[in-house]
Amino acid sequence: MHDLAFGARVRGVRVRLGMRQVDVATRSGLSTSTVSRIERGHLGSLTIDALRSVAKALEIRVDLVPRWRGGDLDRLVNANHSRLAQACIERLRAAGPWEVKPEVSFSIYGERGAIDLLAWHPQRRALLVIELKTAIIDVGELLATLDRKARLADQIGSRFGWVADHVSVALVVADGRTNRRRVASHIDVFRSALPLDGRRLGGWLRRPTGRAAMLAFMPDSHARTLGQPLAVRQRVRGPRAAARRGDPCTKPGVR
DNA sequence: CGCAACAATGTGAGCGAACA
DNA sequence: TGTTCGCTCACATTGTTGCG
Repeated sequence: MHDLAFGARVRGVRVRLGMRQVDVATRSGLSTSTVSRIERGHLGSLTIDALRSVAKALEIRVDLVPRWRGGDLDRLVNANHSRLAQACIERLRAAGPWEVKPEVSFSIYGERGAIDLLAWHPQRRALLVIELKTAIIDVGELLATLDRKARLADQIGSRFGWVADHVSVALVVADGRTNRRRVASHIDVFRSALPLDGRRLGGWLRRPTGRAAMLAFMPDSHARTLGQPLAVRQRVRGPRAAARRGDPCTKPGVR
């Protein structure tokens, strides 16, 4: 929907409800200037949170639907996930005789889903459930999902003839500042569920004895050997910063 | 109520050092 | 070698203020 049309609808609802901009601002916890910007269609300088707050104050529901070149958006997101999976598989195979199955779907007792990577170490009879994340959004849901998959892993693995002595889990996160900060801000929760960190991962993969629960970042250095880095996002530097760093490639005015 | 200028604040990236 | 932490800087967002 066009920004002007969005603003016009907000204004229309507000007038219909007999409210002033200051009333909407009070109810949404924002300033009157923000309400005014929305109604005039100046959405480019506002956050989605601000739009939702104002909409909620007027009992308007806002659905956000990202679209990009038809189906290319899904392919872009999947490409990042696939690179992370490929990097993990390379690391497993470098560590030992791991057999790996990607995207293992399951439907057991009404519980449905898919394990990103299910790995099997035949000599140690170790089953490893790997959850891949290019971005950390909801920590609680993430850990609950991982726990659910670990609980069902025995039955899922038996489909391939893998009868495990023990099931381990690993959360592999794409390395990046944002992901590291998100993990750091919930470090107590993560460490209580996944005590082993990336430093212990290599050793455990070489000698997978006993149950383990790990959280590891997949470093860019490893991912670059497979193509592009796994960074969740790349900052677009403005001309001032680029000039300060002597970057000749950055064109002025491109942000 | 609309608009513009400015200030305050928050967020993320870049970088280097310290640590395991 | 991989991980963590702290600092600085750039940029985005929002509020305040004043004028029409």
